[in-house]
Amino acid sequence: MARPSSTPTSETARALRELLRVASDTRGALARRLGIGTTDAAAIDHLISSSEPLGPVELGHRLGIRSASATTLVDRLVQAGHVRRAPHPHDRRRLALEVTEHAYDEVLMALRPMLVSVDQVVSRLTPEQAAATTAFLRAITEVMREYVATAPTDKQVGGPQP
Amino acid sequence: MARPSSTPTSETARALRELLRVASDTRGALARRLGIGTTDAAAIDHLISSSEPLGPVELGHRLGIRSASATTLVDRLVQAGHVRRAPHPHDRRRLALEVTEHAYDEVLMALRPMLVSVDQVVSRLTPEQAAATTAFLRAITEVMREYVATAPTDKQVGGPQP
DNA sequence: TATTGTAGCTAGATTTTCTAGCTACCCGAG
DNA sequence: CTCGGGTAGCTAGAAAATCTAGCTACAATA
Repeated sequence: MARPSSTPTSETARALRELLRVASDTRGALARRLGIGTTDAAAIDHLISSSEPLGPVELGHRLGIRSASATTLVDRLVQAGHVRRAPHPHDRRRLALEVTEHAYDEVLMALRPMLVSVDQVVSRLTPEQAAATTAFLRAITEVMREYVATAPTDKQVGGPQP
Repeated sequence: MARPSSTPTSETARALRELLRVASDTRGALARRLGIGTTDAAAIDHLISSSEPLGPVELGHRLGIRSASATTLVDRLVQAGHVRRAPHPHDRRRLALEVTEHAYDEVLMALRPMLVSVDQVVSRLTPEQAAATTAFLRAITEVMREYVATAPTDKQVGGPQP
């Protein structure tokens, strides 16, 4: 994300902020490689990495878009052959969106050059360094998850008070 | 980005991929906190962290949008008071976009909760761990920078051949 | 000087998201 | 059981963002 050049606490924090800014750009890069929009790429990303099945509404919630937009988004993804609408096992209101195998392979192919390089960098770590780095990454992930979760759902920044 | 659940090379790589996926979501979270669109937030992010002055065209290039869209984007940012159009010192065709102090402070305020938490996590590292982690982050940043740079500029994924 | 390439802008079309409102469905209180 | 509140998903029409195409002004160079 943004790297405020003031408050330069430490080298590590600075390196991390730089990484986060570039990391945010990788989603757009993936989208361009797949030839789809950034929201669509983010959607597939969420669907692939989610532990629980997602429906259009919940997916839209995680993407920060409205229910109606999520329906259109899923329409797009289905028509492009990236996603299937499957019924939810317990709740007949819901859908369980599934990423097609073809789309999954496409994502993997588009990411491969980065994943290969990442593995090379990781392989150069000693076991001790790897352990410390993994713990660090997980802690930072938790921090950012919290940050994302506490962002306002709606565009109510300076909302008026009754 | 996406976390392919196959090819589980290492714990560290897995943690990193999880981080990258969440990191991509932070830009949207920042945008919602600022009450602007994701492209606008990405633009301000780039303007703040760029070492050299950017004009609309170059900014649009980094965001993966067209020159015309960049002009409209800058119009939006200027009207919202986030950005100023300043003349380029040497080239009279160009503009040097400047983030206003107010917008800069807004970004800093919106990011503060995350930055504080990040600093706390960083402060728990030993000097050796910090050094190794910093080197790791920089290497990964370079990998991702390369990935973003080599993404197709246009939407030419399966383009037909003459 | 004439030519070629680039930065920025405008007009109009296209794509994406939003607001508003609908039906079908789940679940807990009476 | 059934009634009412809440949720999931969809549709229609409006609003917003981006795109294509083409323009002028300027810079670099033959």
